[in-house]
Amino acid sequence: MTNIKKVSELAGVSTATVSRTLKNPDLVTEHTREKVMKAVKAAGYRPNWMATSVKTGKSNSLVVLVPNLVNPFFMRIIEGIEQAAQEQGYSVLLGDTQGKAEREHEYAGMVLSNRADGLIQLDHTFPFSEQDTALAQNVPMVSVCERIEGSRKYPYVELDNYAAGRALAHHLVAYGHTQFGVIAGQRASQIYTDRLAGIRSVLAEEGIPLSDEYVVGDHYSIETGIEGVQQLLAYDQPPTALLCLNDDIAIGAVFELKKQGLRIPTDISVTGFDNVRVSAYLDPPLTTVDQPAYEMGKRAVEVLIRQIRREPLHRSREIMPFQLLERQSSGPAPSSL
Amino acid sequence: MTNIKKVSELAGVSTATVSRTLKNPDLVTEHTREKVMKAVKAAGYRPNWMATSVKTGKSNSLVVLVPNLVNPFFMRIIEGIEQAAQEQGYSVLLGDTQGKAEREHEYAGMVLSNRADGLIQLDHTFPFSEQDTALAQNVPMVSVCERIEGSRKYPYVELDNYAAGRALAHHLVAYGHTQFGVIAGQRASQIYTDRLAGIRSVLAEEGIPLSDEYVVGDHYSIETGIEGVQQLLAYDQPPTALLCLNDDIAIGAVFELKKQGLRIPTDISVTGFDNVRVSAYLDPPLTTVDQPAYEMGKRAVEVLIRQIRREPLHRSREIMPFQLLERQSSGPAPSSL
DNA sequence: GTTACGAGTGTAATCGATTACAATTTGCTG
DNA sequence: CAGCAAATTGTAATCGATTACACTCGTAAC
Repeated sequence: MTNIKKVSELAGVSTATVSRTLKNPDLVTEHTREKVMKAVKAAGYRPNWMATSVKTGKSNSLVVLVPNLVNPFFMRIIEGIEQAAQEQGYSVLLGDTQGKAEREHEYAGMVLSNRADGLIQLDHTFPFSEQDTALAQNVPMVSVCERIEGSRKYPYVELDNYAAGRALAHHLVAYGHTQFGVIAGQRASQIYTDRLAGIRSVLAEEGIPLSDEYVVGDHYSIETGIEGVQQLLAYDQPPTALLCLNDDIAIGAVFELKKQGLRIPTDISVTGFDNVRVSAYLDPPLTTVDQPAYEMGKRAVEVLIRQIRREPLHRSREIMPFQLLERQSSGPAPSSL
Repeated sequence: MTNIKKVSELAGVSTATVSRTLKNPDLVTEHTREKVMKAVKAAGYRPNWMATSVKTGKSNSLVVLVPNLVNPFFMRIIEGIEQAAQEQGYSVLLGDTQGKAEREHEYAGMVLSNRADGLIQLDHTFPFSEQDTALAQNVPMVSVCERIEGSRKYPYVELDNYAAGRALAHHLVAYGHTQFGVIAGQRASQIYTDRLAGIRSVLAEEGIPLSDEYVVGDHYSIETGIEGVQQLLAYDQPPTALLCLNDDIAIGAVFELKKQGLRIPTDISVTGFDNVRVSAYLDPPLTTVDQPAYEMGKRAVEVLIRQIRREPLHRSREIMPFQLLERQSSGPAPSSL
């Protein structure tokens, strides 16, 4: 391994000068700079990242905690995170938690052992273990899409899920629907709470009931969509408008509805959340809410790096704009005759 | 920051003993071990990862180069990589290259600066820059799905794409198809070459022609599928069997075919490659080839870690089994009357 | 002509660990 | 009980960088 000493000998200067040439070129004469750079090239020298980190106390890495890698919506966020991180000279450590607390603890611990400078959480849990809680007090951390539950408040970047829920509900109410069903994901999350609250608020205003039996499902997956439809269609009064709390669920729902012989949107309207890539190419194309996922990832990195640098935050909540995409999976309520 | 010195003082021992207690407990008495562990707990001590890395010369990290994060097939591989890495005590640095050479160089450089111990390439290019080529000679590296082109041979984990191409072609030939079309992705890759060669070999055996105009597209995306269909349907003799070189392309193709009023599989059969999650829930469900993506990721890590440890490899190619999934997007050729 | 200053470079301390080597203690053998 | 080996612990060198401080030298100011 070529180290700074070898280069300094090759260039006939001290190690300090080599270090300065590379990190602070203004401090050395043009003459020596050339000498050093030539030696660097000749030796194929790269500063040892770890050594630099020990000395400076900064790892220039971020950990990202993701509950599920295969969800394309998360991936779009991570794409934004990766891009922004790279622009700022940070690299991204991937932590696939699979929703398990144990794994979250392990990955979160990376910040405590100086392996990473900060942490982006895509899930809604406080990722540190009991015993690490005290140590984690000053750890730079942001959450995207969700809010981190627990004592201390951390900044977050999210959508106005309440308003998005309202927008979809309004859209369906305007089409004359009066029988609603909801297929949900994990109930513990803020996303669930906010989206459903938005939906309920509109229905309440319109005097449309939504009893608890019409809110089914507890996982953001295609299978949940299928099972949810099976459950809802078994009712005497099946819904004519089906709000799925993400696109994956909607994909499953559409699949199962068609399998059971219903026509979309003639017999039943279906909507999603997130606008994943395929949703525009489904049959029929899915009415959904677009989230600026990529942008949210970038924003999260900005907020995190501010924290790492101990710079003040303008605000601790970043609410991103959404967009209602009216496609062909939703339409007028069937005439009830 | 609590460091090893503080802990050693707290426990009334030397730093060496603390280090030994944590890394090699057998070397210390049970009595001192308890003393030290108590101090570690009390101080909330975690060894500084970077410092350990400097000393040992191992970063215990791997870089993964991905051309595209949003492709769910890649993500499944990365999931496997992540899982296996974590089991072996390695962490994963994510390198989204977006297919750009410049970014590949940058991420590949991480191995040269001791930021990572090895490199997994999901793309087909040799990721180091001209000037780094010499230095990269001994860098542990594996490729998954593709083979790395260039001078030195690196081990790889891949599918038998040739056989998979043959399997799909056979399947369609058995249904009596004689007019074939292919929508492809990047032409430079081994995947393209092998899959197409497999397809061609079967057609040649059957005496079925496949002229170059019937092989269109150059990108693994939904849009390519749409454009490919537009191009192929414009011919006097449009194909009745459409082989898409991955599922994304197939999704676009199915969308556009239906838009143009064709029935699948009655009028035209469509097949994909990869078996991404949604492909089973399309309308109609997609006939495709399943790849054990997760398993391939795990295998790649094994091979890479062997290289890092300078252990001998049993073989430099790992060919994984595939499975032909016959679903409803393919069927008998329309009678040509 | 002396002083002061600043630019450029080198010396050596330092970051937080690991580990070779030395020192000490313990245990066992005859 | 002497003598030697093994077990346990401490001392200090080391990994590969960065950087505070000291030094040299040339130039400007008075």
